[in-house]
Parts: sequence; C-alpha cells; structure tokens
Amino acid sequence: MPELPEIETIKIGLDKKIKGLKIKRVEVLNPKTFQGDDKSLWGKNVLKVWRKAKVLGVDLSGNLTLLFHLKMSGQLILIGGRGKGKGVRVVGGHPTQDMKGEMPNKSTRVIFEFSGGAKLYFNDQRKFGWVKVIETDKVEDQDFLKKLGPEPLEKSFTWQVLKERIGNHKNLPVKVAIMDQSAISGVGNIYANEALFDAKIDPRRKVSGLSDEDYKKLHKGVIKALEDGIKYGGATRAHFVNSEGERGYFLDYAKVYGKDGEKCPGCKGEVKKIQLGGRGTYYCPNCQK
DNA sequence: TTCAATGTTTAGAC
DNA sequence: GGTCTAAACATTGA
Repeated sequence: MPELPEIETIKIGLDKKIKGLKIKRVEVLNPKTFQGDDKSLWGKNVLKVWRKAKVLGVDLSGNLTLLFHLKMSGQLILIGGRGKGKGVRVVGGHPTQDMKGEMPNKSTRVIFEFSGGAKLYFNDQRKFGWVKVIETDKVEDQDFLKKLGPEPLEKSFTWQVLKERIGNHKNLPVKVAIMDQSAISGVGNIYANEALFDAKIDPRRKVSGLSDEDYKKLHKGVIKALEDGIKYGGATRAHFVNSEGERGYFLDYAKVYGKDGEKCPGCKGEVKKIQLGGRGTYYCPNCQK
C-alpha cells in the first residue's frame, strides 16, 4: 500500500541511484499501464527525481518527464545503478514476497534499462497504477496535480491551514475528510488511521464538531504519522539492500491499522474495526474520543 | 463462492 | 455547483 512516505522513500533512493544515467531502452509489457511514447525516452538522461503527493516524477533531458502512480499495488524495483555493485536493489511500494525474487516476474508491467546495465522494474499486480510520459513544461498543467491540496510536510502547513482545507467537509467524518486529496496531499487510509490514533480523536466525529484544540492535535498527528512512515520506509529500504526480506515495513509499526481485536497500545482496551467512507477504519474506542 | 484490500475517478443523488 | 455516497477499476488471497 504505497502512500506518501513510501513514495518519498523511493524518491530518495532512486534519485541517488539513477540521476545522470541514460535510458537505453524501455520495454512495455502491459500497454494499458503506459501512456505516451516509450520510444521517445530512449537515449534521454535522468536529471532529477521528485515527488508530489503520491506521484513520483522523473525529469529527463529533452523536455520530457516520466510520471509514476503506484495506486494500490505498484512497486518500483531497481537493480544496479550508481554507487555499489550489481545486485544491489532499491525497492519500494506494495510489499510482496516476490518483490525480492527474480525480475521480471508476472506482475512486471514496464522495464527501464539504463546505460551501465541497471534496470528499473515497474510491477503492479492489479494494473491500477500507471506510467506516463509528458513534456516537462506541461507538468504543471496536469489536472491531477493541479487539484492536489498542500503538502502536509511543508512548513507552511499549519493547523490553521488544515482547518481551512477540510472545513467545508463539515458533515464528513474527520477521517474521510483528511483523506481527501484535494484538501491535503498524500494522506492515505493507513496513515489516516494512525494520525487519528495519535491525536486521540474518534474517526467518526464530524468535521463541524472539531475545536481548535482538536485541529492542533490532528495536525500534529498527521505529520507524525507521515514522518514515522518515512523513517520506517527508510528502514525497509536498508533491509532490502541487504536482501533480508521485507521486515521493517511500516505496517509492522502501525499502532491500530489492521489490528482489530488486538490490544490497544495505549490502554487495556481493544482496537475496533468499522467502515467509514467505504474504507476499513481502525480505532480504539477507549483512547479516541 | 463471496468478500475485502489499497488510491483514485466517476456517476449519480440530494 | 457543492457536498456526499457508492460503485468501478483488476486481481488475489482469506
């Protein structure tokens, strides 16, 4: 379940490993996954890797930019690249057993081959994700980027901004509101659950009933959840570099997500699972009011 | 066999 | 038009 912290982790890893490399060839195994002309990428150099919300961008020479969205089950796996020897991999995204096995595998959709022999595999079990080629100077015209709300990790994202952005969702449960990408960028289901647990706020509460105190706690919770994710995402990457498997994924550190029926880490109560906005929602009825 | 899972888009109801 | 709900997308595994 790649969310903002996973994409951020991939960005840091990829930027280090493929910046300056030339794309030798691109192989599209699933045409539906790839939008644009893959041949136009051949011979282009990687200038930089960036992220906006859950979208990963790779700027190339020749005014071209590659955009990736991993959606629910995407993975990016790089074997080789700058720095250490071959066989070193940087991976991120949806964790599966086979992501550390042979590449390509049956969920590989696109393969990028770089000069020097490094290969980047875009895997996506459910084919929801996509790769897109556009002109770099058109990036800002992309509808899905224009609609996104502010980045929660930027300094300018204060609790007042949070209040203003989700304020018009007054009848929505607070959890559903903070997952609205046009209000705030990059808060997905897992981190929404964790942020509300940290803030000790009941996910079912309506936005209109939140006090300024609640907004302050919520603001802090969102940032903490995302920052912890990045911290542990980094741990995941380090493990993979050593080919130790997928231990260290953020879910191992989640306090409530996926823990229904288990003991709440904050009290003696039990984590409960409900549905909100059609999504699985986990919370502790005792701690979160 | 049916259901739930992740993120986003889209269609439709008020 | 704004707000909100629910279904759709593809696939797998419980």
